[in-house]
Amino acid sequence: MSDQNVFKALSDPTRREILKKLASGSQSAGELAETFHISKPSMSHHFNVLKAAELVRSQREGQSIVYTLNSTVLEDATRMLMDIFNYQRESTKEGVGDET
Amino acid sequence: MSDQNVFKALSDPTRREILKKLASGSQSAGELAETFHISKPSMSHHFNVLKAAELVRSQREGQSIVYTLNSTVLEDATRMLMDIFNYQRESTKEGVGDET
DNA sequence: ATTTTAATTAGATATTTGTCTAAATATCGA
DNA sequence: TCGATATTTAGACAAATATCTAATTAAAAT
Repeated sequence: MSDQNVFKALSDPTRREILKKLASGSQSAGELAETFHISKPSMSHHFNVLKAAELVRSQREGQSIVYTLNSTVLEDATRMLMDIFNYQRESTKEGVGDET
Repeated sequence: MSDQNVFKALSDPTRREILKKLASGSQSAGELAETFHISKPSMSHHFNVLKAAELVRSQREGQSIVYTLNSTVLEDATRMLMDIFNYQRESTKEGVGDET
């Protein structure tokens, strides 16, 4: 949703790991849970945070629920961080806008 | 210090704003505090978090303490986020390295 | 229909976080 | 040295967060 949600979501190491796993292919909640040493409800909580931030999407596939990375939102967040230190380079120009 | 500290530090909107301000030039604690509607001790707390993450450095100048952006750490964090979604593009190759 | 498998929701709890006011520290200038 | 200015530390507190166990929902298989 908001930028704030995205950065909060990215601030947890478990969630960053989840995103990394999803970057190499979609996985079910159970598959993801297997590689972490925390309970499934806790994983579920992390999935909710990631969904709220729209960093992942979910779809049911039979008994499983499959999570997919939404790279766009992750790229946007990355760009926002880049924008912070780009201020310096851009400081010689007039505006700091984004008119391409 | 750790990556974790950096991402936690970046998860707060006030701290991201502080970094933005510092990107266009170093500023004293007081100057920074003026533009935010929170108390100076609260600002001080944010400075501590940013320092712990090594996102900023501080040096005393007379009565003031001047904060400076450490762009390197910010760039590293940005790269780490990029690495997450780069897994996909790089997945056809052997490694996920950064040999330009 | 019952049982099994997969995942979530509910509810509790300890920790962390962001904020505040009050007090302390440090520098400067008269 | 005294007073003013700049910032931090101390201590408190409410809200948010990460985790857990137990219970619930949903689909599949028998």
